[in-house]
Amino acid sequence: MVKKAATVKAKVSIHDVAREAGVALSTVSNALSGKDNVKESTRKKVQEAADRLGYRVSFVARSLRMQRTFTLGVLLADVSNPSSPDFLRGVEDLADRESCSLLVCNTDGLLDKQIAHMRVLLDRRVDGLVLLSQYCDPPLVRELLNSGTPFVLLQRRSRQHVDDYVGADNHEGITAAIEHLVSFGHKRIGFIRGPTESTTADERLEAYRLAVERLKLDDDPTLVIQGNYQVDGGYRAGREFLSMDKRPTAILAANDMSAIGVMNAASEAGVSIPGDLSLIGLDDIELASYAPINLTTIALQRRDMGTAAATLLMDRIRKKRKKAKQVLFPMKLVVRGSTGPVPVKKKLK
Amino acid sequence: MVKKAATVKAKVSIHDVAREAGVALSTVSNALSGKDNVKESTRKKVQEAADRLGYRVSFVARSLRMQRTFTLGVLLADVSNPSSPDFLRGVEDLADRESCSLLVCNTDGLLDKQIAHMRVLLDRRVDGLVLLSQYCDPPLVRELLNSGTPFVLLQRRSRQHVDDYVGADNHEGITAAIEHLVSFGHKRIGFIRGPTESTTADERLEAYRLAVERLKLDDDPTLVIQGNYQVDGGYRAGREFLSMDKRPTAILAANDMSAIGVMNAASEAGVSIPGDLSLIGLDDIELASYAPINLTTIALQRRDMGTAAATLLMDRIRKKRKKAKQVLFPMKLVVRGSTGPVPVKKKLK
DNA sequence: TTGTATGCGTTATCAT
DNA sequence: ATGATAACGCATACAA
Repeated sequence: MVKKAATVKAKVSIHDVAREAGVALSTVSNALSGKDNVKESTRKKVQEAADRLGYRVSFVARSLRMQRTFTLGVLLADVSNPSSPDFLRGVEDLADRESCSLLVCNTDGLLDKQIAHMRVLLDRRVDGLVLLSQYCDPPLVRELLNSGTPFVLLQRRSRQHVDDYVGADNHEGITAAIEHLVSFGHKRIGFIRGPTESTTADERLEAYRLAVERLKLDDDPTLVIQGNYQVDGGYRAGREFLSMDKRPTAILAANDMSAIGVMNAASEAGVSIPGDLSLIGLDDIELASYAPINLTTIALQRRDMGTAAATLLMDRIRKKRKKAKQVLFPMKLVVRGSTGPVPVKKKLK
Repeated sequence: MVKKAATVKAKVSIHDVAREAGVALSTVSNALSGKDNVKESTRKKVQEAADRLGYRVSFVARSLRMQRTFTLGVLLADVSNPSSPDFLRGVEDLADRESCSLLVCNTDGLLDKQIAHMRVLLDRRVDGLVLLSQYCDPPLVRELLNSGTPFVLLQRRSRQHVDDYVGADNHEGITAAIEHLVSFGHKRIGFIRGPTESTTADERLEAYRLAVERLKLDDDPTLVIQGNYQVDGGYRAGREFLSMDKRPTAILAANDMSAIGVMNAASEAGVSIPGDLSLIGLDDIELASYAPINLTTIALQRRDMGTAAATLLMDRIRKKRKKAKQVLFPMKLVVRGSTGPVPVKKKLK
């Protein structure tokens, strides 16, 4: 009596398939994994037996034997941060193509958490690690990174080492943004910088400074305010800027979230954008394009960057490359409605 | 000569530690995994040897042996969707506490992709599956779900089966929102529904209908327009509503993204919110609170829901419960600036 | 309290 | 082309 294909009963292993098909264990393995050293008729026989039994290979056993898990670990500060998921998707795009799965860990930007997660990932014998905007220089982190598991830095460059790295050309982006503002007549441009531990934030600030110097803009130290890449930091910075005696006519925020914070502050203060104040963000997260926000921003190709990072990583895993490689993505200014000419009226005060 | 703690050399296994410490293999295992059947002095000796060698347990081997991977699979349509990451974080919160890691898969809402990912997850022998707004009734999916691996549905209920499930009280939320609008004098309320395959969307629509009936509001079939939980769908629906002869004075969108779409449409049409049109979303994603958006919405406790789902799942994994359990979270109306009184002027036309 | 032996489910090596 | 066998690294039942 013919039975329907079994829907995975108990625990069926390769042994059972071998018995069912009347062949040797190794033949089953070869047949199922598409090796060419098995007769077509045998392969078919094995395949049928496997289906009949509802056999599914165990990645666990395979991983142990092959010393390869087909798993990548991704460390990020917080998936809830609107820019993170796009990077993640990019990584996944490639991982999928390479039959790898992703173990995702949030560190909340905490060093301890990152280290703990790194240990787990390493204990799980991931084939590689993607560090998305995370610590990469602290000694303990470095020690873990030196354990031999390939890794790649995404949006974060080491200050002391040369690693595989994917980032964006911050200089290019910031420069384009400032030139855009200058074309509107702005000369006094505030800058909200990112967290101090971030090399990316450093680069952006540096680019701002260079542009200010080159274009002979107001070079006033109070024009740079510390933010944290978050809305609240942008909000505080925005308030501070708006309360200044000689306040800037434009603000360049180190990322879109900070810019949103400025919007909140401006709205509260009754300052209109771009009427009274021009504003530029960086990231081009989706919400920047929504009509009520309509933020001029410097776009980052996050998904592509994620894919690029995963590509570098896979090369490493396959030992296709020995020396470190850096990939820099261009940044593109996306002009929307948050930038405009310098207000004509003289400011009060 | 004392050497510094080795930073993971070659491949050191439990064997090496045993040799180094001069004890048996099993003693190392017991000592390191904190069993109570090992003398304290021995444990210390073992621990030191392990540290000296830079030994780290292999989760792969352990998983094979224990038939437990301490890994949960999460299936979601798209992490880039602003509401997804919060659920994910909630799941992770609990997973962390339970020493589990998360394998995250995006399905893009495609059945084929979901099935492919489910297979991989099962082949990887995850301890459990979290289905976040995914297909759960198609025969192939059901077959996979029946394979014995515990699972939980998040924000998605089966139409045909009784499963572990965590959702929100859509009826309560929608009702509160409509009553809020009614208190402003609205009687003609448009509704943008979610995708047809979504049971959650069904519940929301049903709740809308019940409220319309109970409160004797305009009951006009054209007042319900199909959306897709995305901005573009909301935009199209918004345009349609705004072009109607007798257009609604308020719109209730099945989620925040759809509401944003309406905002885009309204902005384009020069319709002011809430002056000419009141708008309510659902989700309370972070951006709903930003000043330029300032959306009245029905809040979902996504992170807590994620944690609750993971909790149900872990119970299942530990076989602490046999019969299916449902958890319903309350929904809370968050009144912001997108709702107001019915416009006083007679509409043109 | 410690040690020995076995098996978890594969793939790879080597015969046949 | 196929089959037997040995790892892979660990946890556990049982023996000492």
